[in-house]
Amino acid sequence: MATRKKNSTYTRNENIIIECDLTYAVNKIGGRWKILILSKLEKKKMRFSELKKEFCYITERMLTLQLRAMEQDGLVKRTVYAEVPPRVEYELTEMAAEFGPIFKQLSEWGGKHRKLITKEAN
Amino acid sequence: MATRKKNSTYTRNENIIIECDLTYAVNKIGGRWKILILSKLEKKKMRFSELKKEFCYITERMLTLQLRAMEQDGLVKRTVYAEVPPRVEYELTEMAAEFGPIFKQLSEWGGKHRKLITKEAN
DNA sequence: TACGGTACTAACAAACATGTAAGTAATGGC
DNA sequence: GCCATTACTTACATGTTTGTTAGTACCGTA
Repeated sequence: MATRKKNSTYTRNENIIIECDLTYAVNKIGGRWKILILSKLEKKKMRFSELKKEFCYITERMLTLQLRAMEQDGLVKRTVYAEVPPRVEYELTEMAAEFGPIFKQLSEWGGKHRKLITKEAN
Repeated sequence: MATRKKNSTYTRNENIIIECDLTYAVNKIGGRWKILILSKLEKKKMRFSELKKEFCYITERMLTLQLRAMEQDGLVKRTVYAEVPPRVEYELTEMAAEFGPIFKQLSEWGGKHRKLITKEAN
């Protein structure tokens, strides 16, 4: 996520992945916290501190890293207000907003099958 | 994928992820090669050797690992025929087949935005 | 008896992702 | 001057995933 590209096969394979539309898309949302953040921002624009409060189990470092990566990928827009103390707001780009219905279906899939498995376990 | 569960925060966070329907679903298809394999098996049942030929850049080890993980997760069904040399066939379960339309949409998203980005780069 | 084909497995190494802990800058309020 | 607040950054430690290489079992065929 931060530093990248060094060895050969690993990177070569990454390129293969990026050449496929499907895996390209999945890679964009592949970080541990990205989807959670995206689906939160779907509802409303949020400050860094709000996100921090919302996801109290994510460290600041991770929050920053994932937000930055998503900014780079054009999924979130970051707005800095020149105030002290600083204020920074994050919101989805249109590109990311298009994930909305997909997330919903994934969530439905998860809900359906998670319940089945939990039931089987009992 | 192979060995798991050791440290505390990492695992605790994993549990948080699994409690959310959305991230639960995404986690199931999160391995580097899982989606590619799934979308191939979507078309037809395949032998191990066929998959190996199809994905010549994936090592046997990785292919095995990802297939096994998906078998555990109920995404693929593995059938062993008691022959020599051995024959093993993999096919999607219903559960995995339900990903079909979602994959299609993800792929469309990827196609759309990958083109935009490529264009911008020129 | 050596060889080929299939579907693996084991031991090891490298790369990558995540988490921990502490520190920074700027400024308004006390 | 000292502290609090916000949004980070840095250095380090740990954990996980992926890739490399070699080896296994089985039996039919040459």
